[in-house]
Amino acid sequence: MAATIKDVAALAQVSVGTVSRYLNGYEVSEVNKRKIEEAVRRLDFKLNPVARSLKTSKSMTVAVVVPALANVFSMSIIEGIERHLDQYGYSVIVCDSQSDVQKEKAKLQFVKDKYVDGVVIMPTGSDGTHITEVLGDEIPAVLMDRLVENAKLDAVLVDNVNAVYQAVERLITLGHRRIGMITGPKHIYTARERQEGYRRVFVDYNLPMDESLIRYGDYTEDTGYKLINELMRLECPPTAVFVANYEMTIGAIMAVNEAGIQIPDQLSLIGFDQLELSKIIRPSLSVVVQPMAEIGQKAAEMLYQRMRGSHDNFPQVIRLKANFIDGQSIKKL
Amino acid sequence: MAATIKDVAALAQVSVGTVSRYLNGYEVSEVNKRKIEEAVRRLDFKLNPVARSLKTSKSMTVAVVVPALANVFSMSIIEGIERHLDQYGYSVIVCDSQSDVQKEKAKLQFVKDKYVDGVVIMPTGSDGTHITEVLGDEIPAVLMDRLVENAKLDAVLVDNVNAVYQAVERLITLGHRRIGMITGPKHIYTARERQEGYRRVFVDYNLPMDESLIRYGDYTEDTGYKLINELMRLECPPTAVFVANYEMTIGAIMAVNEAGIQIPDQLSLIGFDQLELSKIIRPSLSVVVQPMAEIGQKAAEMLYQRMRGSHDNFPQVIRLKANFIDGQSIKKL
DNA sequence: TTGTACGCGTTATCAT
DNA sequence: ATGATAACGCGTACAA
Repeated sequence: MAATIKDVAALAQVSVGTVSRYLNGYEVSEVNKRKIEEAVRRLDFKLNPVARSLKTSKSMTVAVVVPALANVFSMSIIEGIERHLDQYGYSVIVCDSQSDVQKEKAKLQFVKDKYVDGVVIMPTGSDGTHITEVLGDEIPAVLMDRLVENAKLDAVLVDNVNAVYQAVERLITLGHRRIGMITGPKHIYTARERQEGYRRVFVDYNLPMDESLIRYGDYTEDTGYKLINELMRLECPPTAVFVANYEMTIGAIMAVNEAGIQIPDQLSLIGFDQLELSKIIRPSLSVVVQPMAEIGQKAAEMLYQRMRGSHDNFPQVIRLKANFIDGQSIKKL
Repeated sequence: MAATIKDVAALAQVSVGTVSRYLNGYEVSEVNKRKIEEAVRRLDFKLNPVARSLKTSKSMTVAVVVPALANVFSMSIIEGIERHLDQYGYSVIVCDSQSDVQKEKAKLQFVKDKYVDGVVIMPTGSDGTHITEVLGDEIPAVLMDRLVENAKLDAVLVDNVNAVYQAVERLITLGHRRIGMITGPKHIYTARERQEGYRRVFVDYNLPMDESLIRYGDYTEDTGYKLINELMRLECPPTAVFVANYEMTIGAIMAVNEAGIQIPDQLSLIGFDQLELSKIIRPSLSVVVQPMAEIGQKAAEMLYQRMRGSHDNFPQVIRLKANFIDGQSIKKL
């Protein structure tokens, strides 16, 4: 149905080789160029990307693999990636690993078999063996948000340590000492980092740290809800709590509302991600916000360079700053 | 590098035809089957989907085009689509039309040129001429959320009329008469529908409708903020307001918080979308929630049928029910 | 610069 | 049931 390069050649009365060369930006005589252009126009000819892929082993497609699609973090990043790569003619295919390493590996294999030119991945586990195992080093990959062990890869991360540091330090300077933290699983990179930020404040201020105030959730709404209740039911509950991701922040707020705990009078609270929250909740919530669109944009840019063949200072790790937004959910003691 | 079907044939000592047939599920003698399986295993052979696409003119890829990626509505739908189509071996590429009809058309052309097998689209305008113009009828498309004029297409929609009806009716039965509505642009399908639901309640209850209480925003946070302020500054402000999309609901809540308006004592409020809201806001917000994942799932299912060649009752329009979740943000007068 | 011809990895047709 | 072989549409040596 659709016109092929042969039809163009026939109509333009030149060889397919000439047409192909013209199409790929090589030098062609002025007359032939004109004839080809005319033929292309008249036939409404479009290169068949599939046939081209078969020859070149390039698909002009990249894959993005995330633990979950339906959350603002993933989608903001994906939006950033799509927008950036769009200008280069790449399309992006999305993959949901559902926080399952096996599924993640399967998805990687799947997109590799589809000949994607690159992949950006937000790994679901702390080990990255399967990533290089599947992808090899023919097809470039960049990590985002989380670093993994056993895999040398480019990455764009957020400076979680200092983001959390800033937030907790604020609490300290306001006089808080019993500061609870609800963080993620120990095997998740960002969770470890966020916890380290917390710890470092206490070290730097030479204050004792009460391990019982640190609770490990699994980044879900449920555990946020559950763990803040645990903390508040302690004989000596914390005067402030820092919650280290968005979903758990939602859960914590629900629990606080239900229990009728007054913020910030009875408890100072700092949440994570999504500035929207700080705006619609009363009192406005203090939060640590990550530069999501920028993560996507940077990851796309790095991947693009790699796909173009650059090997400059590999592996490269970019760290983006997060911002602490001061709301009215924390109080001076 | 990677093993081809030829290598398998050679190692198994059969013809490529036999291998291909075996791979595609046709009958093959028991002995050959065994030999092929053995060879496949030893060579770690994988079918090359690009070569297959070249032959079959199918890419096992679908595109989803939305006005914006980074919002809960789009991503929930996309997640539903990805999850559903994953089982059939399809991958989904995402496109952001940035609420721009021109860009939407460009994206459609782009994915068509990439030989996607189908596209699901959440149209950004009320006209759909460009959709069929670009896609023709060779490549199936299904609309979601919004219907368009001048394009006969399958669609999966939400019953906005009755969803809004339910919400406004609730306000009526609680004694409200001056009910404000903040809705979307008149040219957007869902906005018109939601407005119709509002209107219908007044008709059915034989009550007079005050047009000045209907305000048209553009589905952004900003206009939600602005318009609710306009309403509340009326000489005779409404006793209740219904906000007809998520972003505007956020804006409205911000305005209400800033102005110190007591909910529900001074104003009853009903929002739209994302149940999360109703959970973390105090008092809990009454909202109309759309079945987002289901929209994606249904759209994917319809598209899949069409891609398989079914033409049953085309164009088919599915309407999903939205739910009204009662919170504590509305009061009996 | 241009044309020819082969190959990329499959599927499908046609004999056998 | 199986084997040989011609497509699918393009890129690219190679020769001219």
